[in-house]
Amino acid sequence: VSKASAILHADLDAFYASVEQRDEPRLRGRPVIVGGGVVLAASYEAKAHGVRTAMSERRARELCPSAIVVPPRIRQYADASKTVFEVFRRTSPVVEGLSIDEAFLDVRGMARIAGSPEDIAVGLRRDIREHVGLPITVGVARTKFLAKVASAVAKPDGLLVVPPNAELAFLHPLPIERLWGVGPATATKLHERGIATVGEVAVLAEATLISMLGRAAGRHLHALAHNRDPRRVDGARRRRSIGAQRALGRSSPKSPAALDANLVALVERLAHRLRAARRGCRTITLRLRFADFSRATRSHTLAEATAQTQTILSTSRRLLAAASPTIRRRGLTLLGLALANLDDDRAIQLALPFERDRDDALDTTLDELRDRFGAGAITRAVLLGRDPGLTVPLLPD
DNA sequence: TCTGGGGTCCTAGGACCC
DNA sequence: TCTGGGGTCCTAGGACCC
Repeated sequence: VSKASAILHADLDAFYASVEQRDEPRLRGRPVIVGGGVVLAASYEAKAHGVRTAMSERRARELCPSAIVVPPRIRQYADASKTVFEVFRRTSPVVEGLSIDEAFLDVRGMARIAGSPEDIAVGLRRDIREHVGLPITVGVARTKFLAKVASAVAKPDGLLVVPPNAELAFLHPLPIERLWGVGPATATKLHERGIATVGEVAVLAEATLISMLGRAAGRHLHALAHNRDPRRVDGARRRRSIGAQRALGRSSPKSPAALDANLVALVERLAHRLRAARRGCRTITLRLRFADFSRATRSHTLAEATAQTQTILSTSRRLLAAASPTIRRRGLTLLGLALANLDDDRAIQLALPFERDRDDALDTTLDELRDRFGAGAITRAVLLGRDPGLTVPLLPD
């Protein structure tokens, strides 16, 4: 195991806003807000006026009257992200994407072919600038956690290397809000006890943190404050759920027919994505948000994975019907759907009688599998022969 | 701060099994 | 008969991240 700081956290700066500034020269150097209703992204010129992501557009305009507000162009952002990840994969064989605009890169053992981690980070920033035309910040450290904190500190358009002998000196003066995993709720609990910096967390016993924050969060925070983070960069992570949602506005109550139309649209979109990803789901979760901003979920788990629109739709309709009294009482403002328990590549064997001279025996068997599990749920199929060694891939990929 | 859309992980209680 | 210990899975809610 290398002792060098050899994990990179690469994070595009104000991603959506930077794409807009790249594509439209008149936006460069000016405060840009990407949004419609709420701020999806703000350029650093806008952030300087206090504009933040998720803020209402009205509030953002108050803070920064000179801002130029542009509607989002999701397709362009997805294309830019794809190109960025291609550069990541040319830079290192082990890339773990965290979101559309950030990833960890493991660059251990690459010194002879690519130079030091710092050299690699400098080259990566240059490549992204040249090939994609976007600014990116890179944090370099021995652990994922420190690399992530380093990039946050170095933003925007920066590079920060945390050498192994300077880790605690870097970490302990930081405010707890800088820790990955400390949000408003945890920060409040810590502040109530007069704890403001990572160094002050580090003097607490693990048991104390567990009693304050719960088992997992307490352990996690204790480990991070002492700079223990054994997590490897995982280049083979797969998505665990997919979801979609729609805000409905908060005015009048919605008719059952209108809600059902929304539900159908969500189901169709998700089932399509599921099949495109060649996966199936077992758990269907209906997400609801009400006028007072409280939330609720209703879920159902099927016995077998499916990617069929009809199955997902009828399950979703039952969940929505079961929630209708709550909806009437509290006023629905958001309807969402999440599909989880995405098939963890479980193998299913189906044995059918084989008729010697029928050419379509295999097709019939595959059709039977598709009928039972949904075409999209089948990612791979092999023909198993009775003789050892007779295993023939039927659906490559 | 009156609030979009897409995700991850953890907790706790209950059903159920051996 | 009213009772142990260990485990998995499901459901609902919550915190957090970008």
